[in-house]
Amino acid sequence: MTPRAGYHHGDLRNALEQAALELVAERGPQGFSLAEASRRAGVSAAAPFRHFANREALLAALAMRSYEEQRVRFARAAGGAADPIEQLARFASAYVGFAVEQQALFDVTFGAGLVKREHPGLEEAGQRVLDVLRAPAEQLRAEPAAALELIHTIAATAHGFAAFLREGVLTDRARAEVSAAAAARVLAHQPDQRLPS
Amino acid sequence: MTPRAGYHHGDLRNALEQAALELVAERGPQGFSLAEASRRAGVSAAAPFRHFANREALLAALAMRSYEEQRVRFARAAGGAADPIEQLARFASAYVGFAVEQQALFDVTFGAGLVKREHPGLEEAGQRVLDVLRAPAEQLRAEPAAALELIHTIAATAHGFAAFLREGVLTDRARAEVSAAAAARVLAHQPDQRLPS
DNA sequence: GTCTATATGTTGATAGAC
DNA sequence: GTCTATCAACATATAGAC
Repeated sequence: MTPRAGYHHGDLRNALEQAALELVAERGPQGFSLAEASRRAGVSAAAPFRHFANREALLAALAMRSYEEQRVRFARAAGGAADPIEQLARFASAYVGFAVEQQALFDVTFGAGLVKREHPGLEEAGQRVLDVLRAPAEQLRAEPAAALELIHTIAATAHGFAAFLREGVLTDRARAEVSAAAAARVLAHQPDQRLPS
Repeated sequence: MTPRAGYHHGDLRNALEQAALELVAERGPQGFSLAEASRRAGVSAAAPFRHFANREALLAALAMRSYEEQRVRFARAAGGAADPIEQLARFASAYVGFAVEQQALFDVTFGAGLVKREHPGLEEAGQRVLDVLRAPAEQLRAEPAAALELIHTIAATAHGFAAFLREGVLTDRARAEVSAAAAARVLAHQPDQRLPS
């Protein structure tokens, strides 16, 4: 230990991301500050600027981590089922689970006020998460537009349940997971759903 | 006009809320500061503290406005239909419309990192918004638990579409409204939906 | 009762030394 | 790569003018 003054060991970038994540977990995305993260990593307040352009860039790096973690989780969850409807249901349940188990990552992604358009990689990474649903959706909907709408609808429902849990509108995680999965099944089952024009 | 130095006219509280709302509209919920809001209202940086305990309290006041506006809008939207399924569909569509037309109010409510538990009136006001769905939901589901689940599921879906629009995952407002309404119809129609245990 | 003047501590950020 | 300054802007708080 002995956090003596002086240079940081090796991977300050990583140490800063870790400290930032812990801060968000403790105080929420607004409670995070570069200064406090620096303090925890044992460096001066100016050190982070050699690794991140600004405060937002650090948050964006965490958001990238978040999307990657989501992609892996959701792919694993959906992969556990053969039936496409069940794959979508497991995605929805896993989405809610992610928001609860990885609060800090979820908050960074959706509650930190990040402007995704200004971080090119982020928008792309976000879309890649939804690609997990492409295969099952296209098995259930012949028309590409209908498949895309199904993806968006199920993701929106899962996101809503996750956000409501996070906001305190809902409090029972297990029930929210079950409801999200049930909604996904209902939405996926409906055949011949069409978009007006 | 002539924003001379000196006392503020009548309703500084209201003027501050208005300035804050414009700030949020221009820069997002993170870009709002008490100091800047004071500047726009033509008073010193300390003046707000006579009307609001702190920065969060001003945001909470805006969130209260938001919930009230939502309640009125959604009640009017649902009131336009007789069929309970159609009432729920119009709620979902109106929810998305609110997020687009009143971005600042929506952002304050869900993107400002407000801890609702610390503002007693807020949680209650938020629940009251969902009460608009109580009557139609209970027409469609005999069991109270099932009616409540239907309310939460449709609200979650609408919220997800709204959030996705706001985040840039989706870009077409009209399409999102149609999709949210369509999802509501599908979710509401399904009879005999049950909660496990 | 409403606001100003003023003060403190923290933050995001930059420039230049080592 | 990290440091030591240093800066302006901010949230918060108190005392007192009107």
